[in-house]
Amino acid sequence: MVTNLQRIRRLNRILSRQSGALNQSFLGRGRPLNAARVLWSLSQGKSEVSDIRADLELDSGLMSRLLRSLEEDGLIEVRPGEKDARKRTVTFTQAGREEFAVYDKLSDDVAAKVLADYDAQEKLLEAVDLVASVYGRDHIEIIEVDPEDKRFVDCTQSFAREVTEELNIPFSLEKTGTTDLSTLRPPKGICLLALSEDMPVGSVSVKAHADAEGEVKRMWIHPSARGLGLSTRMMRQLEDHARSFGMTRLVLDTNGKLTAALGLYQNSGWSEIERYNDNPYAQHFFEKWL
Amino acid sequence: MVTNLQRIRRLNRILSRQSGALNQSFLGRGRPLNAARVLWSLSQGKSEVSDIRADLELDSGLMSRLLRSLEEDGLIEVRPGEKDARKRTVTFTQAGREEFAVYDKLSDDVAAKVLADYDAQEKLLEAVDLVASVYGRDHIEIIEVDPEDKRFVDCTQSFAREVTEELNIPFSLEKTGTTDLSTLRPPKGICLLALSEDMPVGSVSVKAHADAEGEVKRMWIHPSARGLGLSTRMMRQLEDHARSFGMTRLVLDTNGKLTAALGLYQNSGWSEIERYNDNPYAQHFFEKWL
DNA sequence: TAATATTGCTGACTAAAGTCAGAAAGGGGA
DNA sequence: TCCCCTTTCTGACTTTAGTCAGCAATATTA
Repeated sequence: MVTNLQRIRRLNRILSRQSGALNQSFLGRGRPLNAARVLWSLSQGKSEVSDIRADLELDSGLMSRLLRSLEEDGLIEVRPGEKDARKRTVTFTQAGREEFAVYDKLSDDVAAKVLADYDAQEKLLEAVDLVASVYGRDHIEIIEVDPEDKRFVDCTQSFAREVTEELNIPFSLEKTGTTDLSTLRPPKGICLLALSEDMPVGSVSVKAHADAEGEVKRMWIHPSARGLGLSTRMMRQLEDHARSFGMTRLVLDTNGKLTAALGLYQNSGWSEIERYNDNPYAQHFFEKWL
Repeated sequence: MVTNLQRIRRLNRILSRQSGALNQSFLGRGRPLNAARVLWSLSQGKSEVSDIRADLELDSGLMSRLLRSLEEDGLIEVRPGEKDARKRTVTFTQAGREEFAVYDKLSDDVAAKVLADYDAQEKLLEAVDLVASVYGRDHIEIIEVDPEDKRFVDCTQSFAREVTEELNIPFSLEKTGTTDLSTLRPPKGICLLALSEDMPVGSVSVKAHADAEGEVKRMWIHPSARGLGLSTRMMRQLEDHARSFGMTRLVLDTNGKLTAALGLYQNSGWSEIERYNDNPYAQHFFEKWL
């Protein structure tokens, strides 16, 4: 029989061959591997030399020489940092952006090849999401965003769609939603977004109520990222923010079918209270004193 | 919105970071990357130098030197091949096996870490299988095996289990099975097994009938490998074998619920015929003249 | 048996990667 | 201001990686 570990290792082997192929095509572009890696890291939004070095685990001497050769080739510019002149920052030149676009295209081609000639695309993509979320669990970052941030809005809509489809409840954002977005913004409100390699995998927000009270709205976790402890992490962070706003009490409502959510609240200091709104979707109401 | 390509590339990024971490730990063992790769390839059952070279895409000079240094370290032995003395074969020494066991342990640890603290293991493993099969589609090899080969028997049992569970038909291997295994062996029978990185992902066999006729038995494809054209490939190979046995006609039976199988047969030269056995599971009967 | 192919080894390179100590320059606190 | 810290650069290495032409041994085939 094939064991679980063998199944995992089979994937690791297959994917390392594939990323080997990608590296080869990068190399085929005539640039050494590390130079290509620096360009890649740069394209991921990194700009401080120290960041890139940490990311790629490069020696400072090696890094310095790589930057010099990329600079000589006219692909990048290195300047002293604005806040701290010791921390130098790197940016693409126009030529560098163009050169990188070629690498980017190669990566897209590799990705597209996977999907080509395969019928059950959505099933495959769901599997891809799941594997990626589980493998990347330690690198999910939680950031603050504006309630109008497109990614946050997308999460909210996914939440609404799921509630509508899976719970079979016509869920209207307008009805239960927050028309006054300012209650979701500092100094009394906040929206958090969880990102895994730039893909939104979770959201949650605090809406300011009267006095020292806030309401937790629309906790949503991407299906692939459930069971990874992400909601606990987001809630903890949310509570820290609420405390820093001077709030002493948080409330929330939820549906009885969301058993995972119910379990989370019951095990993390929330206690059930009386209904406090007429939201037809909500069946359970909780409070937590901070 | 997150596009399909972005979803795939997210996985690629996460996994290349992971395999980077694995490479680092290999390097941490104090051996250069390529030397570690050779040891790894060796552990995968490769033994001919030319095989390993093709697998790792190494220059013959580089390969030669790597082997020499591993040999000096007492990890491997290189000997002329038995059949062809030009094709040299490499084997681990005892010390080499021990050294490699450490690498192997590292890979297992990395794999085990993925499964740790995750509840929906079977769901994850199914996703892992699917992604691995699709990504590795171009590297599935089909080999001949004996009907008593454990891997082949496993496939047959998976087939029986699926028929029983999913079609809700009590499927007994004894009833419809082949008690005389010699009819599944050359010179008139054959069993084929599809392997993806050593994991069985498909099976099919020809059972010798009287005269110049054979019956195709128990075509099974691992759920993760369906839709990749594997059954077509296996059938083509099977027909080639049957022809070489001097057979002029193949028959097979199948269940009506296996629509994919029905479609395959209808589109590849098979025509439906009258029932030729009393197998309760079978609803459709086909023949193909070779 | 002679011509031709295959396989791997060797030598002689060039390029890239990785290491380390020390210098230079900026930042920040006493 | 002085002292100590952080960050990056530089020079002077060593080690790996990768390339290529030519050679030697063995197989294959006419």
